[in-house]
Amino acid sequence: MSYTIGQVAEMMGVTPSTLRYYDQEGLLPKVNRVNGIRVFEDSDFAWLRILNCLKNTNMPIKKIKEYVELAKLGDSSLKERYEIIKEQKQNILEQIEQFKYYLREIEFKEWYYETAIKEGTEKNMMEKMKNNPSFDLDEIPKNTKLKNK
Amino acid sequence: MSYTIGQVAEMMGVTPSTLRYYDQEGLLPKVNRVNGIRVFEDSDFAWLRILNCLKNTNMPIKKIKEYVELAKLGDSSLKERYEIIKEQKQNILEQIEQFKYYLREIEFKEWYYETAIKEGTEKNMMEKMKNNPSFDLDEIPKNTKLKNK
DNA sequence: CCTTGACTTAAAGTTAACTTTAAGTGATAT
DNA sequence: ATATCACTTAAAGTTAACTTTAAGTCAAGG
Repeated sequence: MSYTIGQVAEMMGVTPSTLRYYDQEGLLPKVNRVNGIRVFEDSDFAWLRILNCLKNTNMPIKKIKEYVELAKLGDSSLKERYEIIKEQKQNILEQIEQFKYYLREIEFKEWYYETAIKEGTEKNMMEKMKNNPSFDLDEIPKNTKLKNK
Repeated sequence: MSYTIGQVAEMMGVTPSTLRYYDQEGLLPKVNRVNGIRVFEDSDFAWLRILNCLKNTNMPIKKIKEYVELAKLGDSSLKERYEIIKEQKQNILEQIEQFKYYLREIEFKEWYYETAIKEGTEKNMMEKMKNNPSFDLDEIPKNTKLKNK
């Protein structure tokens, strides 16, 4: 089965322009053409899946390109590609942990507003907050946004 | 206790320029000045914490600003602020779920490389993959990057 | 035959979130 | 007293990741 750029874009939830941009940046190395028109095959979907995964977990386009270039080298780059994947796995794990932390923080704020709304005012919240077990004065967690070099 | 912009920047893991930029964008509404110099007080830290939380969970600066403007209105905006917090909580939950999904995907790729490296080649991986229980041909999950309007 | 719609390119434009620069102020250390 | 920091502003510059535009090709339907 083969697909047009529009169909693939639809499947991935992006626009055809975005896919053309990825192609231009070298992220779609083995997509065929017929009369100049891109024709996506089922065999391209394994790569589209992993591309989607790397992109949606905040790997920059440039780093994804590095990965693509390594893949083009074949077996000799297996180890390097493995390292990139392990690094990205680590990034994902850290991002999940961060988000779980911020979830607790926002749930505290949710409680804050629920309580204030019941009262009709947030004037007395300073007092109330001391009785909430989530109220503590940790440091501000540092911004640890991943840079992927 | 009071702090300079440099100290606060250090605590938050950003540069002083970034904090000045936030101030310019109206994200630091009640920071005092002495001789034109910003003086952060302990009382500012509650807001710095929530700012940090919203920012690091991908709420755009503009949306954070909206939230700040609502907060300035006092009790009359409690409900609207509550809605923003609930919405952001939802975003965080969705982002965690997405990341968990991509974690499974990348762990599959990790297994792929471990196996290929043992073999010294990825030539036979198509065959091997069929025996891995994680190998399935779901749709490509759509990009559901949150826009926060 | 001609219109419609989906595809093509190269190049310019957009947006968010900073970051840098240039010029200046003011307290502290030598 | 002078050099060195850390602070200040306004404005210009940067970067990533698209997005839009303009001009064109091509196959299918009425």
